[in-house]
Amino acid sequence: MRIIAHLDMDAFFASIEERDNARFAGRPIVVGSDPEGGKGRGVVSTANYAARAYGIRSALPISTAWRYSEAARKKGLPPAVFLEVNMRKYGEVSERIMEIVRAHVPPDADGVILVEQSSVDEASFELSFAGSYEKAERIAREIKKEIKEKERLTATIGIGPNKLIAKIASDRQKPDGLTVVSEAAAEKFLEPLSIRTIPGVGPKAEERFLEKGMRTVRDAKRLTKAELTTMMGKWGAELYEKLRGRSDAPIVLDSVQKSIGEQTTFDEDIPVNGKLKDRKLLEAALAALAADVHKRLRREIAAGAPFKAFRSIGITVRFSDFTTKTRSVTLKEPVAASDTTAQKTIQFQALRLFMPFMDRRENPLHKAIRLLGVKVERFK
DNA sequence: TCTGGGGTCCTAGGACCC
DNA sequence: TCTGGGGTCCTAGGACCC
Repeated sequence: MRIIAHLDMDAFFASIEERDNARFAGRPIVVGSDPEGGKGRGVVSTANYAARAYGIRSALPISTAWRYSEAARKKGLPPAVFLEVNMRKYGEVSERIMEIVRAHVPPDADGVILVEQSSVDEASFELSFAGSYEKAERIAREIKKEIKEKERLTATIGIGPNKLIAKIASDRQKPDGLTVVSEAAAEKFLEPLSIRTIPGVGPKAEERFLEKGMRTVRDAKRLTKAELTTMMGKWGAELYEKLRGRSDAPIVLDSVQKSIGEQTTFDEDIPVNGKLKDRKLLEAALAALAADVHKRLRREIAAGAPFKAFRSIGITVRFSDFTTKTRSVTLKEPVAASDTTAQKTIQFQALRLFMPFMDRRENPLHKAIRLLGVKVERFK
């Protein structure tokens, strides 16, 4: 019998900040980009539950979050505390939590501990060795307890016959929850849920189901495998199985990174008007991104990444109207990150790819630029 | 409401080769 | 004079996830 668990930390970034700043205890906390008094351009990364009561949630524009907080303040409620993302700290906490999980999962026949970290605050892992859902549930409770004791943070765990059900189950009762869905119960468990709860079904796919008058998994199950394939492409056949609670996706250990990139959104869009000052600003931003990407690449390699060179360089350009263009080039020969000229190569190619956007060729309307990005890929 | 930053995967068309 | 088929590589765009 296969038993899989999925762990999801509750309001992870916000909970860590709340834990580390006693003076914020009980306050609404919003971790994200700088709200700049309501003029900031970023989004909310994580809001704690007190902030969610104000309607503030992940991915909400930070300016909107600021307004919600102000509205609450005017009603005599405590305003939200806005904090910047401290990824280094969250990464360290994440590593300790993953170690707690790993300590509860014995190695398989090949000596491998089957824990798949899917993001900084989530992991799927094997509990088949437990032999029963009751035993699996006890192990999950121990993991939650240990995280609470050692890190003073709460986690929600879902248990099911595969990664799909475990993940969806972990989303049902939050925070500090534990949901078990047996293989026998899986199909009925999914039926009343929105089609959007299936990982991989996003806003666009949801829209296409809604056009057919289908909102729930139960509705979507009326489609044949062939109809789903016509609708979704290659993925349709897999979705057909998922709608029925079936998935044989294995637990995979950390996969090799395929690209490293950095992007930056300007505080104000940079005009493209031929003025030297703005041109210099854009070129400097690109050069800084190239340098940062190179630095990160070298750091990854130093930390043991299984590659040492890249072959492809790409840029992203987002205009004031949010339209986004990408350009990339693949070189004949890989460039070793340790080459003295590697950083210059990234910078030179990024600039070369960007040039046409500064004039009529790629930017006939001279739209102002909101964001620039640089990345390297095709590692060797 | 006005939209970050870090990624992965898939698709489609064109070039090129046999 | 009316133009195959398949495979691989590259580029651009888009959907999706946290």
